[in-house]
Amino acid sequence: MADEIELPDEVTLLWGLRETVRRGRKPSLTVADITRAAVEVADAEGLAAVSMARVAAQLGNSTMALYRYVKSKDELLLLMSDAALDGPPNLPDGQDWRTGLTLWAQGLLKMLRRHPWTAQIPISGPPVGPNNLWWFDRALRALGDTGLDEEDKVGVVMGLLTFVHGELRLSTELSKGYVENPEAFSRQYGMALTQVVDAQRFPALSKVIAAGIFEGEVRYDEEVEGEFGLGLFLDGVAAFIERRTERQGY
Amino acid sequence: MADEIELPDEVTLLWGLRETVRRGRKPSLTVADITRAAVEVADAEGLAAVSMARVAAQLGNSTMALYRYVKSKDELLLLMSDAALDGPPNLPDGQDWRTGLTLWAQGLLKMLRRHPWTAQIPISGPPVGPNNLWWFDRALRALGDTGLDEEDKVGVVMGLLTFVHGELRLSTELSKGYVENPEAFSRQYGMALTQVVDAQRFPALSKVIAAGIFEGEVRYDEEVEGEFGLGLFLDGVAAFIERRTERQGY
DNA sequence: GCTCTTAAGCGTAGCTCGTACGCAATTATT
DNA sequence: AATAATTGCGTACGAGCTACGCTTAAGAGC
Repeated sequence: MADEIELPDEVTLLWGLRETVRRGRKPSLTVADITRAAVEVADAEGLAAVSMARVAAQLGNSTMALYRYVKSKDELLLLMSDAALDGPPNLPDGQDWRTGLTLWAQGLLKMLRRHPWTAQIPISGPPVGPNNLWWFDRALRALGDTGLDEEDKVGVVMGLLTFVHGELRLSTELSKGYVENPEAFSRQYGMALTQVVDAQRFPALSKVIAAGIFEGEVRYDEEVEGEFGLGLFLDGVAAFIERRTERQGY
Repeated sequence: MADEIELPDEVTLLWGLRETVRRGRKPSLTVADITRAAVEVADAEGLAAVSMARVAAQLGNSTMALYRYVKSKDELLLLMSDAALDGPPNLPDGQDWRTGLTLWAQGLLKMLRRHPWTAQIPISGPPVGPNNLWWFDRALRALGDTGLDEEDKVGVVMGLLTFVHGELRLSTELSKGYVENPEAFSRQYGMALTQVVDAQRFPALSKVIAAGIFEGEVRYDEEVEGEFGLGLFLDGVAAFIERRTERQGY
């Protein structure tokens, strides 16, 4: 009935709800084609390589043809950021919340690391893309039997998302330099720090450096690094759930 | 003695260690001037407005003059990202670790929110800028009397940094749309979700929507939103410290 | 003080990008 | 067949980064 409420532009775009037409020349592309091509380019050559011309070339079309399907490059970026979450990991249901959320966060991180450029796309609004909402739903589902009310669940999931995005921004981008040249990376970094950090201004930091944390094998192992912080956060969630359910005599 | 080890480019840049010269025309600018001007532009008009020409105009110089001080725009962005952390909040010493870290994270977030464009600058390597290291040091210092070893401290601080960066990326960018038009934001968003989310594919999410979490007053109050996740994380740190110190018979 | 060396200031120009506009080609409707 | 609607795309413009090289200014050596 109330179908006539006009949805925002981004929503109709992301859900493929743009009106289908009758008359005129047949489209030779689809929005999905363009998105896929753009993702391919970004995966292979980085987000900086994604220009309208480059994407069009990937598809064998001219640059301007794309603008019949997408209003601007920003729209294309929006599509890409939802497309990056494609492919359902299909987490096993029926776990306790902690393993559920751990698998969820790890799966999300793994997926996003396959498309590291997502961290560079500016966020333009709350999540509305189907894949984004799909992931959101799965996280909420993992919290299903915790006794938290809906608002708290959203808070927890938002916190997890916050963490995952931070992880993506920091570790992934950092480790880019690391995997290219691990030895030079850690050795040079340690050296540079010792040269520049003096114990007067940076007492705590220079203690860390003295302990040799930054020399030798810097463990920028993405897995390990992510686990640690994630574990801390989930410990916090556990404490929170306990507090909440106690108070409610659960 | 071992002063002769060549520091990486970025380090000499960020610490102002580029060789001072004798002969030739006197420089009319400094790297600091340029950085300050660029930050002004970004604060006032956003990162997109920061072009070499715009910054030069801000300083009353020509575009190409800047390239005598900075090798590329990327170098300028690097300088900006360290400059954004300027101004010591000078956290009170001698607190327990939890209030110390809470103040630290809140102070960092507050500072970064005054320069929201930092989230859009791609990270090119581990932190080496003086201000970055200064903040790092303060966080480590707050963990001084917890009995954690240096490696664990670094892990905790990295986790906090991860969280803060995620917070900056998600909430800050999101709330941009919100403060511009709060009512349209929440109302439209809730509406769009109800139109598009069906209970079959998104069972948990549609329960949340049904509970009215996204309608009405969406509480994108930055303070509150940040506190919640941060509190969860710190709860986790507390549990971690307890575990560690128990095991070591502390 | 004169000359030489070195470095700063900057105009020009080339390349890449995003995209507005308009015309030609193509297809469904009448 | 004629018409209307749409897609494909060539051209063009403005903005951005920056390589190059010339001009200008300031210290160094005599």
